[in-house]
Amino acid sequence: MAHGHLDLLLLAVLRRGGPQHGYAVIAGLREASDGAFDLPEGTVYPALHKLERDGLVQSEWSSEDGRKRRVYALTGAGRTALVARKTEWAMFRSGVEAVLA
Amino acid sequence: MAHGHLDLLLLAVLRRGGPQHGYAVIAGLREASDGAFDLPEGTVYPALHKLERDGLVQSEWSSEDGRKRRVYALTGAGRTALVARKTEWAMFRSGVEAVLA
DNA sequence: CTGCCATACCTAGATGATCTAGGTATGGCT
DNA sequence: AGCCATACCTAGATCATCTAGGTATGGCAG
Repeated sequence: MAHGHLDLLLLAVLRRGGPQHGYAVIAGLREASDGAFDLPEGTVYPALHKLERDGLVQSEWSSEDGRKRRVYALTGAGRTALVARKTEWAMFRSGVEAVLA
Repeated sequence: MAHGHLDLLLLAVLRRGGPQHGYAVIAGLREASDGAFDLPEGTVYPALHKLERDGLVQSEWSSEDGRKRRVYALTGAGRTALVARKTEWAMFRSGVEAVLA
């Protein structure tokens, strides 16, 4: 579904919406993309974990409302990576468009 | 490198350039994309075989110039599939753009 | 006050696409 | 005669993503 651009999408959603928990990331992605990206939790949670291992996001358990949630936030490296992924996306996109033209 | 859109790209190159052999498909893709997609043979040949299994392309051995080449051509189903993949690409692309905006 | 649904998190293993890393054969040029 | 570019191929590795489960809890309907 996200075809190799999942990291880009997750980082972008965190940028748009600020720090938020995984379930909200899923909902945010679905809404921002007008339903185009309705990803299963089994896709998103492991991807967030990997972003954290790579230092692009940071997480913290929060208990506001009494509900336990893990809130993710972009790190500096994450912001930098987002810019890089956007550039890669632009090149990918224009490559495809050129072939289709 | 082609991130799940390889079929689209191969079908599009065959559409652009007409029937051609695998090595030419690789070169055509590289040139049409301005170097963005320089795919290894080990990626493209199996992908062409799969397109043929799926009935989207048809191949024939040709021996013009004395050189043995397998020439691939789009089938009717291939043309139809190309239209569908283009639509999927457009949705994918606008989904990503919407999230990035 | 109880049962159920939405929320919220998680992981193991399957799947599938693509790449790596080999291999073969031949035509044309030096 | 030897070498390089062309031209084809496949087995197995790798990696991203999905499937298919699992747990726990807050809030609402009945």
